Amino acid sequence: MKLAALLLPEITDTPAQIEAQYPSRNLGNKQYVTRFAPSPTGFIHIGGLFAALVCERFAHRSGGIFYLRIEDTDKKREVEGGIAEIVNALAQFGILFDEGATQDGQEVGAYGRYKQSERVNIYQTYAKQLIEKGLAYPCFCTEEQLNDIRQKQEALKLTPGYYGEWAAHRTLALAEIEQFLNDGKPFVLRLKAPENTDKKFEYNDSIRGKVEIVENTQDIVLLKSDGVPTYHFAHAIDDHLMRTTHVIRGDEWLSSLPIHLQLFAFLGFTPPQYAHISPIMKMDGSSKRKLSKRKDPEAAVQYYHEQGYPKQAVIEYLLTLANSNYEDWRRDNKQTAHTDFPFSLQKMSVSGALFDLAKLTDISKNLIAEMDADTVYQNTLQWAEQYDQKLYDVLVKHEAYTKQILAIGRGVQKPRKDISKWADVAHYLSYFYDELFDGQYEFPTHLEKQSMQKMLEQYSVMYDELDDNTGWFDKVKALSESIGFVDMKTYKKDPTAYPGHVGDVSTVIRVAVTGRQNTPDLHTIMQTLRQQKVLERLQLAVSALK
RNA sequence: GGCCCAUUGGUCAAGCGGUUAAGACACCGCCCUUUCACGGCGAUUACAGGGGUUCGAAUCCCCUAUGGGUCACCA
Repeated sequence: MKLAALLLPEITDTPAQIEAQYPSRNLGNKQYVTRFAPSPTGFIHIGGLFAALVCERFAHRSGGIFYLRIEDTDKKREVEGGIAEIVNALAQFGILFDEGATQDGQEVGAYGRYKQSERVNIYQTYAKQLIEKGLAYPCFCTEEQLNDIRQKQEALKLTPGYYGEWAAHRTLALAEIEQFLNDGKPFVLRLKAPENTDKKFEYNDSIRGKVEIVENTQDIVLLKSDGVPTYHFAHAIDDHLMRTTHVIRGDEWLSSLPIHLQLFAFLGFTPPQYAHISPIMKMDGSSKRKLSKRKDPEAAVQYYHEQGYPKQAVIEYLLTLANSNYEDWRRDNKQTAHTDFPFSLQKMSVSGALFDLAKLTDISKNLIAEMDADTVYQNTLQWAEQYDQKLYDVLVKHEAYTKQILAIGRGVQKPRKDISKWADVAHYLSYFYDELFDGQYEFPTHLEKQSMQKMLEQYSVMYDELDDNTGWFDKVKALSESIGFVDMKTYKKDPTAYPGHVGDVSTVIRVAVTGRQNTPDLHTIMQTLRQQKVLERLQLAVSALK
């Protein structure tokens, strides 16, 4: 009693008073409360987005609450404007919070404050109670003393840490403590953990199923020397008061689960249900490792924004990682919003999945293929405004023309899938504008330059934009025949008998006009380009072949 | 190193004691096609290894190997 007053003299509230401010939520027992609890660094990792998505889906599927809590108990991690960045980034992906911190620095909801730095009084109130109960004590050990203890433990091959008989200040007499305090020595508040138990127990994790854990014996720090709580302590108090029903977080937390369960027990709280998500991995050489924010640009959510992946594509991909039956569901429910998917924690994988850019690309291509020209135009415009000024200028200048181009092969039963991200569009469109056409040609290597030249020269004389599709192709065929090239079927029967096939001729024309071997329908492209431009391009290519 | 977790094709993964071991992406081949795509069809490829338990094991148990995580006054 005296010790508690000595250590935390400013605390006058009682836990009971605080409890009264955080009543049970008015929700059914099948409506869940989850939270996303980042540090305000402003940086969102793809794993963070994944976790946020899982939490959000889980809560909202149940008709529950999803809130944002800012874990800013470490000032070193704070970045100016970080909270706004986090809120904005998630909002772009359609992940919206029901309560918590908001981007303008305000907060909504009745269970605040939602920034831990503004809750120090609350943590200390519970800390004081733990001291009174003899479950917490001050530790004045310096960093050197702590290192010293660790070294001795290592020499003896013992588990390192502050616990049991190694916890030097665990048994300090009141007078000694008073002396330290009078000397102005800083202290941390430590938990008085049980000693020497090797009690094991089973915990049923919502994702991983049964896990075996050992009771915590470490006298972990509850309050740092500046009076601010550590993650563990703040977590127990906040998730209790804010009535979180499910704590869904990365599996790097699995090993501190014993501490958290113990804290809930010591504080007399009912613990939430835990679910630990396996990390998203990346191939590094021949081994897997967790995506790293330092080494891997694709770890940052910002990367997908810069590359111009549609947000929905990223969400769809993440959902397939989360619940592997999502893909099947999506196939059967093409028009339905992803929020209608019956998301399940149990279906989440227990081993870390490799991030598969090829799969994301596929999902994204399919998504974009279904959009109409106008939508593609608008999205690209928005993206280019921020990331590709040159493209932006062109898009603005040639709006109608661009939409005409984007409409090629779009809106039909089997649309093309050329674009996987907005950053692809510049390349996709480039040959339609002189400003962007780069004059690089991918001519086939198996044909003589001279013969290609000849083809193009002959074709220049024949081409007429008034030809319809059939007329256009008849000319290509006529040209082929005149130089001994045959139709595809004939050619395939005996490839050695002919110099080439009609496809070769089309390819040469295609490359001359567009620079590339792979483009949408050539006839439509040439009509879009108009006669004069086509002839110009053919001329240009002939010169390039010389 | 201690503790915890994981391990089905190149990748994501179904599977929860009896299956010809799904499906998707990627790759390859064929077909369709006036070219490029799209699409269709098909092929290759997997239960980490070893012991048990069982009539029967990818599924349960043990050991080994490999990978991951964690051991702060960071979250």
